[in-house]
Amino acid sequence: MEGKKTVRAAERALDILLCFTRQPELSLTEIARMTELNKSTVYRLLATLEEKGFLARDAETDKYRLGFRIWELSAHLSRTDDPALLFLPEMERLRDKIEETVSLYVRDGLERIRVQAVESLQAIRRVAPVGARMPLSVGAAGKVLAAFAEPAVRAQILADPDWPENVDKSDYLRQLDQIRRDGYATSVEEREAGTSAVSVPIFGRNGNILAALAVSGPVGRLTLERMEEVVPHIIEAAGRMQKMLTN
Amino acid sequence: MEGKKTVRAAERALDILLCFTRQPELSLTEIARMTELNKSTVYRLLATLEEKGFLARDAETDKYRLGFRIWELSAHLSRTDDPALLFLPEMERLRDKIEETVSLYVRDGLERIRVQAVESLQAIRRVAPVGARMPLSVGAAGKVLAAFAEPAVRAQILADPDWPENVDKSDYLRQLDQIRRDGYATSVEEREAGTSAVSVPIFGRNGNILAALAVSGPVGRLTLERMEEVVPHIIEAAGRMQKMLTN
DNA sequence: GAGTTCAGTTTCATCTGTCGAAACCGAGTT
DNA sequence: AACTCGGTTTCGACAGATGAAACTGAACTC
Repeated sequence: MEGKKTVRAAERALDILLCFTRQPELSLTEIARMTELNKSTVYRLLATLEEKGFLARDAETDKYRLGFRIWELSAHLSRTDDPALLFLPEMERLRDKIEETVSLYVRDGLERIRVQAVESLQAIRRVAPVGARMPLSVGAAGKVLAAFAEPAVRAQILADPDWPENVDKSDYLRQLDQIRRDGYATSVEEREAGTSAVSVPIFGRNGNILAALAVSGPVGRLTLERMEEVVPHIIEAAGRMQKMLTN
Repeated sequence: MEGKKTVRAAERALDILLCFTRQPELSLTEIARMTELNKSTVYRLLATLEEKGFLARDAETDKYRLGFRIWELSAHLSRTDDPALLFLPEMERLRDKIEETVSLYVRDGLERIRVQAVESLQAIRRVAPVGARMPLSVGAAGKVLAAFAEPAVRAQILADPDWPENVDKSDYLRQLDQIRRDGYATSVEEREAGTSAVSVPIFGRNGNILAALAVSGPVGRLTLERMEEVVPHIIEAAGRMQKMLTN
């Protein structure tokens, strides 16, 4: 059931670009290893990608990073294609059902960033500024993003020199295993006192994780029992979002 | 002389992607025309790009749009590569020098979107929510984005059925000509009563416009004379930003 | 309903542009 | 000096990309 008529050279170039969803900086040889392509093949494709501005070389490390063309293109994702906006209605629906704040996170290197949020309408609510950066080491969404990341990334996360001392790594790994089995994560006053959260992954068409959807609120309201009730709803919402992406 | 060793097929695939910075939706034949490639070549490259998720077909029109992979990649632009963040320090510097609100816009189809902003610290100031969408027909930044857009886009802008009646097209075109000559645009109570603005373009390495940088404030403070003073500073800031992009 | 047009798709023979092995270079290390 | 390990270049062989042309199928005209 193979793919259609497709151009190998172009395919390989795109594969190289996709490597950068796993690590923000890569050298020629690293890419060659990851893609299992010959060094000279990668060399020429990198030259092409760089010339067109899709990749750029870091002045210091001489490694490659994503270039401004990616930004240029992403700025032209039409409104309905930008997941942060595309998902908005679905997130609002979930917020209205659960009556707690709903956020969407993506991993960026060894951190996560909140790319979209709709806040609960209740007087006491979790506020969630878009654009905020947080660690992967704590919080339901952080754990989801780590749990479903590629093994190489997971290794990197644990090797991070900034790993917080008060989080036990082996316990963390056990949690990630559990999260992979359950398909969702919870946190109670982990990252921030007084708030708890539930989170589930959103996958791309190749099974790689794209984002984490999270519901968060005050521990008083969002109790363990309440979270249990929330799980099916958030999973359902995530499923619908996933479908929107892949058409 | 010319570029290094580069892979033609990959180059062409990337060229096809770049077509979508000009129009959000394109059919096979349109792309073939724009890139001056053979239909069957484009056909195969499109199949490749679609298979990898870089393009997606619109269910209704059957035309191609940018796919979720672009979003995925853009989410992984490292902090220092995302111009909206990369430019922040420079925008703050400008804000501190001029003491008025500084915004960054990109064109999205026939609209513009504010992708970044730092507000003036004065009590009376222009507020500038990030993410807001505005027309290209009025406002300094709108005119800059239109003035330096590709001719095809400009034609589209003028052909827009939603073009506001109270803006005279031939006058608008004359203004755009002037803006191209001057290298900057101004507006006084155009889009919004009580506010005036100055704006300059930021170009990518191939000379195509990427964004518009704008300074805006209350007409009382940001008078015509004051705007004249501002011009060299905003041009200087834009120049520095441009350099950051292309390394 | 025969004829026309146009977008998208497939075929196929041609030949060129891509590929990988291997050599090369230059900077660090031992 | 010998070795290692990135990155770069060379070069001959051949897979694979290419474009002309043919085909399909829908939409439109007369």
